[in-house]
Amino acid sequence: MQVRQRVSWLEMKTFFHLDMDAFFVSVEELFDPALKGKPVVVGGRPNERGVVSAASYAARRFGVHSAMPLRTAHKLCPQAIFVDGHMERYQEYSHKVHDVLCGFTPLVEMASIDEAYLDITGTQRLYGPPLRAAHLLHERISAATKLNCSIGIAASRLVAKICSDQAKPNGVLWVIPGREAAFLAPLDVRRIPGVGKVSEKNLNSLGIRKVGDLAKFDEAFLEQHFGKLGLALAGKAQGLDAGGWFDTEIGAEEGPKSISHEHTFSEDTADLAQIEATLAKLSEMVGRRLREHGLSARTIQLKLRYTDFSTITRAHSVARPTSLDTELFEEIRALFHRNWKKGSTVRLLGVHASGWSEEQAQLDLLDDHTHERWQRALAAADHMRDRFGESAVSLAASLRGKFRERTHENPVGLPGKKK
DNA sequence: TCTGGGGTCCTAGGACCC
DNA sequence: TCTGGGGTCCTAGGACCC
Repeated sequence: MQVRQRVSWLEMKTFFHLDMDAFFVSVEELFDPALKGKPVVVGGRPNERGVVSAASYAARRFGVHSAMPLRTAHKLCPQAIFVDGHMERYQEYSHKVHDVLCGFTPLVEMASIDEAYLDITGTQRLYGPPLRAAHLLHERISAATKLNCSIGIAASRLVAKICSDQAKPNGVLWVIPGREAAFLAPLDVRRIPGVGKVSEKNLNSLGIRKVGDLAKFDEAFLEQHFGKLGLALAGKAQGLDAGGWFDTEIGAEEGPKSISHEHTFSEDTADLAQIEATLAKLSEMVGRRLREHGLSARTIQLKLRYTDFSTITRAHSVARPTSLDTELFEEIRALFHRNWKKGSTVRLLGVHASGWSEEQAQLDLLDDHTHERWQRALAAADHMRDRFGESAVSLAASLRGKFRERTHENPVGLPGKKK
């Protein structure tokens, strides 16, 4: 085996992590330039149940940040402008970003709606050194979207990711190969992807606060205390992708492993009609997405959250995988009635499907005339919804009508037709 | 301050099988 | 008659990410 003493960046793996700055807020500013520079909160009305999806930098100065309850954000910053999210807009701009990236290099992986990894190894002849390449890419993104982004550059995906975070807002940062550990050492362990509130606390209790502290402990010790997470942390403290999610090839895209929808009521309820209408609607939404992906699920899971926030999940695996609204609903309904503490007020309901069958719905459906007819009916319904919107067709319509008359409210709070 | 919604991955116990 | 061991599936819960 040959060991190279000196490896220049020309021969090293080079990754970009590109992250859009305050993405949702910035897109909203494009649609309403009057929002620019002001404290803006995306996620809903200040008195609604819900959390902040994104906050402008002006709002962040008041302590507002994403995942914070909207009511809290309102208290911290009463003058903030609260706007509803528009996922279609963000999706549209995410596609624009993706297009620019794909025109830049073929090895692109969107990690979420507003961030991506690029493998730019070997592009120096085309774009020059990494910093130049990054600035070129930054210009292209800016030209195509009028949005700001930040780019981290490193020899590992992990360090590139941490790097883009440090570069924000609207910056580019390169960690020179070999300097990873030195770059990471002064950062809080919380900056490591995969270390959240709980792990941070556990690490702190051992006196580990900075990545540099972490780097002093050996693998065996960390594994003993933190299991697989500890093993991963040992590598991450050195800036290595080795093992785990970061260790995958860029661009190896796979389908979803699960599909779910859930709904938090604007007011907790024990009304069976409302509960069942909601479960029906959620089942339909899940079924629809299963069919869009051509998938059938073996495992159906109910999520149930009570007023006191206690939450249970109850799953059942069926003999015959399904993507049919009616079958999903019947499973969910049964799970609900088997597990609901009768009379208890419910805060949230969720429907979750997973465990795809290899041999798709087709084989299962062919030997069953009823299923085939259902599938045709659902395909027609999906088509109607495409043309006329979600409210056009609904198996839950009869359940829902009753509730709607009484409360003038959409039972699942979907972005329905505004008056 | 009163806590969304859509995901992924990990842990852990029990059933079941060889 | 004092109790193996590994593999896999199912289920429940929880940490974490955006």
